[in-house]
Amino acid sequence: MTKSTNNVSKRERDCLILLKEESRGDFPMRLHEIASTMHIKPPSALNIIRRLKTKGFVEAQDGMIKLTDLGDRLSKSILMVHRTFESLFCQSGVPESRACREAGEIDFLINSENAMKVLKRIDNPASCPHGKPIKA
Amino acid sequence: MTKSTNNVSKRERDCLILLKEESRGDFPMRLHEIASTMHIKPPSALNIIRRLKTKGFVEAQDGMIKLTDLGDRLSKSILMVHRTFESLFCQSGVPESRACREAGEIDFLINSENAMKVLKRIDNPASCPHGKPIKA
DNA sequence: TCATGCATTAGTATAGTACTAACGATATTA
DNA sequence: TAATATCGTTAGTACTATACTAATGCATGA
Repeated sequence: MTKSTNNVSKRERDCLILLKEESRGDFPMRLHEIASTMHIKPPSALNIIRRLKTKGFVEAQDGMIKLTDLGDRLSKSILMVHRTFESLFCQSGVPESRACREAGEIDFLINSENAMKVLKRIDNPASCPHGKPIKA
Repeated sequence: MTKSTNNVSKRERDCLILLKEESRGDFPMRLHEIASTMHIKPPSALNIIRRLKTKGFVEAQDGMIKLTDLGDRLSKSILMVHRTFESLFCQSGVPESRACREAGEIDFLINSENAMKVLKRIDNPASCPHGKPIKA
């Protein structure tokens, strides 16, 4: 499939971002929750989790699935790229929801240093169209 | 692998672009040429060609491999997106060769209408950093 | 005619994605 | 307490994309 420097596939990316955005400190996500949010069955989700564990981005204890420090850093980086390109698309006149979808297709493929340069080029917005901060 | 609206994978994209850029009217490419340019063995290249044929982007006669009209249109569209993002990266300060590589990772994933909007946003350059026209 | 080169087929392998069926453990609840 | 439900997990299947080697078949030029 398609990989980046960070070596994550599209669905691994989806899962990482889900864990980053949906986990609330004391309430790490559980497998069934991940599966249903990703619209796949638990064994499929487990397969993705397994790969993310192997790569060191995720750890699981007692059914609680959470990001490692490495996974947290990668998620932040992907989100920064995502919000940068989402902002670019929105500034260009692409409707917000399409901009988000489009950004999600490429955010895990683009080098974060290059994205930072693009961010500057598009006038350094502080937050994405949803209002989330671009630079963590 | 990763697919777009146009349903081509990364290597299918590479092959399409190669055919678009290297074919010279009377000299369509041959399998061995495609394979060696893509740094793969002929059977691997043939496999990609087979998929592109199935999808209607490529046709072969007497060992001559060329784009169909549909394939030509798709290649043009991908190149437009490529050059748009390449220009964006260059304008942002990313070195040309990196800009090209980065653009190549995403050009087949991005909707061309959205890319046209981005092109306008980045001041409508007529040509990419290599001097090739962006709008065919 | 024979060797070379090229296209093609067959078979293997790996990664990613997703499914069903089945099993084991735990927890709820009737 | 016993039955049921829920959840995680394993095993097995399948399909796409990617790339390989080995072998076969065809055509052309020496």
